[in-house]
Amino acid sequence: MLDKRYDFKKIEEGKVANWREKGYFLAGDTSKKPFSIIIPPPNVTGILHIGHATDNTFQDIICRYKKAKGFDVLYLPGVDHAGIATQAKVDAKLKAEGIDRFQIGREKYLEEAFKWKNEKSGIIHAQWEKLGLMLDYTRERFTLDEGFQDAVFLVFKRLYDEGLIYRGERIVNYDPEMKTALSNIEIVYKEDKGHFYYFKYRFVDDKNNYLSIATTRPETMFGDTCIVVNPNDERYKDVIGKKVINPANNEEIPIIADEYVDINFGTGAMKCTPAHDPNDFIIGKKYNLAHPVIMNTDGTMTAECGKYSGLDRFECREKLLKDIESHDDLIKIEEITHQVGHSERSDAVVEPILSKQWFVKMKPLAERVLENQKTEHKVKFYPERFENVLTRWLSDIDDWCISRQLWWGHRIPVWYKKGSEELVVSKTCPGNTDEWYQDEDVLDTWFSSALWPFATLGWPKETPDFKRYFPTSCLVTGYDIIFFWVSRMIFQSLHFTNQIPFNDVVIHGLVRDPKGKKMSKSAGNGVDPIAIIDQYGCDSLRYYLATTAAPGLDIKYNEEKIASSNAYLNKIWNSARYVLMNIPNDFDANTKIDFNDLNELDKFIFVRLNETIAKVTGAMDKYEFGIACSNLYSFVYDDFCDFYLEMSKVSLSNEAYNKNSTYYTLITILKNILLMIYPFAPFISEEIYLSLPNHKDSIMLESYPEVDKSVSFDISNILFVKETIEKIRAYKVNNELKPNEKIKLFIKTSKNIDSLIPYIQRFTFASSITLTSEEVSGSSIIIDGGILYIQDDVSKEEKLATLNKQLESVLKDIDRSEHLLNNPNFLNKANPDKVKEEQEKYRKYLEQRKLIEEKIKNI
RNA sequence: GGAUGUUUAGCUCAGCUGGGAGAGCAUCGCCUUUACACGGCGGAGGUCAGAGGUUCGAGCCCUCUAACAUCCACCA
Repeated sequence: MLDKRYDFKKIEEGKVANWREKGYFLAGDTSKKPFSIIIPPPNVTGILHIGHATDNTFQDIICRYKKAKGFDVLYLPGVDHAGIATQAKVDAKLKAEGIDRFQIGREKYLEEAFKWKNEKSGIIHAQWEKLGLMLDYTRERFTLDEGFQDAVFLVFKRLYDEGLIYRGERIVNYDPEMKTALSNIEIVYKEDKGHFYYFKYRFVDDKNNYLSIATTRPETMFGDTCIVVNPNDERYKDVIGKKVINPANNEEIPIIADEYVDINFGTGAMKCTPAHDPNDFIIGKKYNLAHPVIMNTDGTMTAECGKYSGLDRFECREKLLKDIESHDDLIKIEEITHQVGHSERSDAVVEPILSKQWFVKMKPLAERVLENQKTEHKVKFYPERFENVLTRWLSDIDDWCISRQLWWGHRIPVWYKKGSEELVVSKTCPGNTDEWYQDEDVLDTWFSSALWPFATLGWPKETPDFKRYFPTSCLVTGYDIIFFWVSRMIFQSLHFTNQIPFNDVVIHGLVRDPKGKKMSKSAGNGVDPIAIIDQYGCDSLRYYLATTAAPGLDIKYNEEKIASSNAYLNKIWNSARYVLMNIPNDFDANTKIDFNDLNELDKFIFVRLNETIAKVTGAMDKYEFGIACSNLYSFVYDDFCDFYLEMSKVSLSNEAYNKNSTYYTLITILKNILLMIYPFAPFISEEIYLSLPNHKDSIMLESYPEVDKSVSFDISNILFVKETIEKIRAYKVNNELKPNEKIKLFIKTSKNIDSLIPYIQRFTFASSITLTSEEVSGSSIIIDGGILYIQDDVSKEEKLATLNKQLESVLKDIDRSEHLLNNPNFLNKANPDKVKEEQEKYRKYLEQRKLIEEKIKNI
């Protein structure tokens, strides 16, 4: 027998381990249709946060649902080495121990990084288990494992051979703290306070006159190669071709004209620094200008900068400003706020620097995706609008910088011959190790993540798993990584497997703090999913996440709702207790009663169950978990607990009813509720399920409820009883009667409800109930299908007030109805069923009005 | 500058193809009743942001406006 209290701690303990050990999480039953979800691999940077919990909960709900629906479900786990993010953490850890990575060298450093990875993935495993995920651990993967090395190499090689990977000298954004290049999307623009510095660039032939040039980054002046003005700018027509003196280094630079310059911005004259600004670089190329690199990748100044060389960029700026000011070449300083690029990982201000990097040529790959999205084989997004986020980004995409000056990751498989331009793409040294050396850089971590859905299944080998589970069925992720990850998986998959990587993409929002702010470590407003589980239970957290997350919309974290999820589960727990307490030990659990032989009330709840199964299944198939849950919720609460269970107390205590019918119904309905709540709350479902008579070893071996088409029954008599009880209860409250006050009840109806009288009796506390075809004295309430007459001790005035209230309500209905029915357009154009329905209602309202008015007269 | 989303009860939010406004929490009244006080019964509380339009009918579709949020692109 179940405990009186729903104790989630006791229930959740050990269940996952048990399921896993019994092999319920294993995929591979080839007698069934395959269904696969590959987990988005969490970074091995630390512990899982509430966002992961959301992701994983959704996936697990889908997997458990599909498994119950008869699929061979593969839910494949894995973790991501997360190049720069992890390296930042490991660097910081070593730094705290007083170690610099360059001291210990690459090999030793990687040992440290792997140690870190093993530790973190251990924690992640424990968290997955706490979240109740049905992961098939026998197939776990890691983005740096051997198979991935093969996949990454093959992809690099093929793209290189096809000319889609190239090495080029371009302006890339550098993270001076991590000392590595970044791709465009790894830059986060933030509004920062800064300054606009105006300098005098004096004319060589007339040192008393000058051009006023503004910049936000004075330190880049060492890289100036010219001044650019717009050829149509009247102010500068005469100075084009002249030379000015760069106040930073006294070099003479020419003034040239190009339409790129905006006449209305700043002074209309712009300094051009080709090696340190993407737009300047383009101009530099156009006019074949020099492109001196004046800053190192660590943010210090190069030898180009004379006495400033070696200084940090910001130190250099301060010193340079003072020096220029002392020459009287500083005009003014304006305070401005502008968008400044920061590194997503280190938060350092990024620096555009010209350098040689490896790139993926994006146009052809992106084009293929865009074309494919126009076909019926496209990747389907839920909600659909996120497809536009993808396609807009792909339609206007720059080449992807894939080389990173890091150690943690896939080393670029390129070997250079010393003293020559020759290079070879190879896993191992192509010749004498004295002559060849490997590229020092590693690949962007997303380069390997992009292969995740197929490389995890064994690609490039044609493994049985790859053949069976690819393309995967569904990807669940947040909208924040559509660019980083989703898009890249799609183009790599189309290019290398000629298939989309997943059929459906389910996009959910981000979990925000109660004020709507993004959760982050620095703000300290994050919530730890494990702490929530410890307080409210995993089932409560899962149910909360599933019901709160409307597709694609952000979730504001709301602890109250987790508590109410817990209360709901407690309700189910107690309804189960009631069922189990009332089923006698000798009841044969194999009893199967034909629908037509059931008590009326039992038929009613089966009809409701059937409707609920249809609604819930429909919503589940569209990943609409909130809708599925709210339908189930109203069935559990309104139909089952509040109504059916209460009524069943009569069925079980009154000889007039078939008790076996009720036993059978109680058990069956409960079981169906468990099966539907199970994907959301697997622990409590399992616990209760195992208390049911005739259960299997686990609820995981059960099938999902199906709609039973043979169930057909007119429930109007039951609804009449329901309304009768509700109306009497309300009557008592409104007339200051105690709930259990005895009344004499007369019911005038043409319905045959003889067999349902005991139910009415018990819940209205009527001392007598009489079915009548005549009018009776006393207070009266008109309901759908009849009139209730109540004889009690309530005064005339109070009765009159009650009646007037009823009359008011009916008059309102009549008004609305007449308005509709007097409208010829409604009659002509509306759905005929609707019209008929309305006419029927109107007739009923008129009848009710007549009756109430008569009552009032009689009083 | 471009795009998207949000605006519904005091608070947090649902509302699927247009057909009498819903939940949780909070609140008010009654109730210890053998599943549950993590409860039951009943009530109060809404110009569905605003303005137009389409429609017999709009929270839902269209247009505009406002506020908030997010993403993309950003000029020295």
